[in-house]
Amino acid sequence: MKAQTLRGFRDYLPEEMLAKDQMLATIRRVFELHGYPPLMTPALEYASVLLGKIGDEEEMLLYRFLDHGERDVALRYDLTVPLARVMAQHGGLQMPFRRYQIAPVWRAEKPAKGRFREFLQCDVDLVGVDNAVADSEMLLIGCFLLDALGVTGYSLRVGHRGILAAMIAWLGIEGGKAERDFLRTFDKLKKIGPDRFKVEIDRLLGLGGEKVDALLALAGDSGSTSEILGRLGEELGEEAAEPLGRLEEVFALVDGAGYSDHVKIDVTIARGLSYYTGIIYETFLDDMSDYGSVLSGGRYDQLIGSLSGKEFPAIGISLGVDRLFSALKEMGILAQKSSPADVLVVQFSESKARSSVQLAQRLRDAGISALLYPTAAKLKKQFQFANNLQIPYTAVIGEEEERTGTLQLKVMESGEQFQLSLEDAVKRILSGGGGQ
RNA sequence: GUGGGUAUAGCUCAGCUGGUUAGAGCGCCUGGUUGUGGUCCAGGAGGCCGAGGGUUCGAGUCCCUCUACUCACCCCA
Repeated sequence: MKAQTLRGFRDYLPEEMLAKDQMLATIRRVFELHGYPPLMTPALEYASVLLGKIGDEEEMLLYRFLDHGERDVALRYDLTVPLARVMAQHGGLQMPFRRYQIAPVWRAEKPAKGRFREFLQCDVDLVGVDNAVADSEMLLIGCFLLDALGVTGYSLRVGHRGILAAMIAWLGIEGGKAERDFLRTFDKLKKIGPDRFKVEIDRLLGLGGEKVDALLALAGDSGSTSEILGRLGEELGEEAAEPLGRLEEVFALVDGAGYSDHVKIDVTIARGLSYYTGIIYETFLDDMSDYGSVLSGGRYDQLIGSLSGKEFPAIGISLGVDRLFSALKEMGILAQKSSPADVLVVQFSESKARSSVQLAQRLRDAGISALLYPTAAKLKKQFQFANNLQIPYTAVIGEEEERTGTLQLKVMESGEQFQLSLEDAVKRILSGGGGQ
């Protein structure tokens, strides 16, 4: 046996999990602050539930096998299809239905940097409403979330599938493949620049000249949001009127909530997934543009209906938990700790074990995370342990302390040491910011 | 999926055109200091050189296969 994880799968060691769990706690808090409850669904689904709702390419990415009862099963590859299954399977759900779900998903694709075969996906969705209030709620959750995580420089770029459809008509593009090629290339415009865009669009679709120049001018982001929307309306005409009107409403609501600085229109946002039908958005970090979108989603009014047979307009956000985590780590806005403990209770000698165990328990009773060193190792070793794990305090009960009913509390960072009663030590730790 | 790169100690890496017992820094362990960490000093442990096969008198070094990682494209989270 060789100790080895499968390709594309990985371990998350305690130091990383401590920081990641803290980030996830913030994410959950933000969702619940918006009134969204959690949902949990099985990792395994009938393959028939997952198949057919996704493209042929995605079918190749399924981990699929026969279980012991010869059932054709597969690991979920996203959280949207399970949501749709839940909507179809459980009657009597209060509408509009909201939920968030943070759970691993599996895709058997080739791993790359920041891309794994098992990864944590985080989705928040609102089902049953198709209007500007619902659209803006998603954008506001995204902004609120990044603010809560301590991110300052970010922009949520908002587009609309209806505008893209109008552009396709305006350009005279016809056929499914041509449309997909256009969307994929247009989506990359910001990344590859206008020159390479022209080359690509000419190669794929044979488009060039004035029409493409006009398109590039139309896709520009100069001017205010309403100016941009007006420009699009004039050029694209009646076909784009409804989506543009929706965006105008959405931007007004976002502005009213005080988040207009972070939300910008960007008609080049296309999104890879084909099931989007309305507003779509991606989020980029100012200082970490090479990370790509960390938070994205859109409106998909047909998908759930196609699975459940009932009409379910829906809108959602997917969060790239691992990608966002890496970015936050690189930006240095995640707490770096190696242990959840506030205090290391040092075991002075084996004869003091009773006092040490008792002390650790009392500290925990007071709400302080206390770690007891499990052996009466040399004091040097125990203090070094606290140092390496960045535990802020150590507490020792030796001969003197046992006799007087006190303890030695040491502040590791400064090296200061005090002989205190338990009560005073608790107060000191809690006021020192190391508590909770 | 296509094309390139990498794989040597826990970590980051040296190891020249194949040539004795494979090195460094950091980390780890022990001691200097049997009531105290971060600094310093001394000593020590730890490697079938990713796995398997081949060429050779001889392979960490060259060739092939596999596995894993990585960069670009593709696609996404």
